[in-house]
Amino acid sequence: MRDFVAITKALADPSRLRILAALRGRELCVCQVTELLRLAPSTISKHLALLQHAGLVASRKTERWVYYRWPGRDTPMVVREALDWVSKGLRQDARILEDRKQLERILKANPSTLCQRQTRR
Amino acid sequence: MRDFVAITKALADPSRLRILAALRGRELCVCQVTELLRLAPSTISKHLALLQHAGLVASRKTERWVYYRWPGRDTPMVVREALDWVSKGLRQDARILEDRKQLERILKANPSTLCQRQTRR
DNA sequence: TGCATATTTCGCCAGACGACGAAATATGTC
DNA sequence: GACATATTTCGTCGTCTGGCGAAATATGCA
Repeated sequence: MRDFVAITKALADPSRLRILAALRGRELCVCQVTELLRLAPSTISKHLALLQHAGLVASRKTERWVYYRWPGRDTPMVVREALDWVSKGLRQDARILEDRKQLERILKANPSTLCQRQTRR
Repeated sequence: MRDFVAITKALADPSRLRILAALRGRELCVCQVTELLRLAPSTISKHLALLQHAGLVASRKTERWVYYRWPGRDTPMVVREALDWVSKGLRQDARILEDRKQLERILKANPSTLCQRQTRR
């Protein structure tokens, strides 16, 4: 029960849903997610940690950046079904569609440029 | 997005998950749910109202009792998939299995007997 | 080593949430 | 109509949560 509730709690926030939707089919570093949601980096980091704790995302660290992604095939069925349900349920959502457009733009710039911009604020 | 978050928020609480699991395949009146979870009737009522607001349960009123159940076939796909995901994810959960046993006992008594017992507390 | 950058951790605040009991509402019975 | 019963609504309380900025922790580079 505890694990399952951790999952449902992780899903019960619009910012985290947007993050999960954005990570569908690709990995993003923290600064890219930050640029997308336009919240403080510390807030984004907290959301990502919570998602990871629930098993809904995985991460890898490369040089200065930490990339987050959907977990792989070895992850529990409940988690994969949760992710599928979420992405299906939000597929037509206005906000998620906007995010998708924004993402195209963000992915054209390289990560370090984005992060610099954030620090300068 | 708003509707979807209403669903995920409704799922993000162990009591409500237990209620949803208990309602799978049958309807229960408020006093039966109260007997199962052993929380104050007002608390149960609030949980049920929240679930209903999210579209995860439907209700009908008969005489003194209000019965809650899973919504019918005309309900949005997202909701039905949510319910299926939840009941599948909790199928083997220790707490839910205990609840199932308790329910058998509760269903043998008739509702009014249960409710009287609650009022006397 | 020392500085720049990316991310995380910490402490704080305002608002949301789950629990309760008391009071209000609705329905059935005498 | 008066009373009993089932449920909901309301007000309160302590705790949890999402946001922020500041400080701490990597990591890369001069």
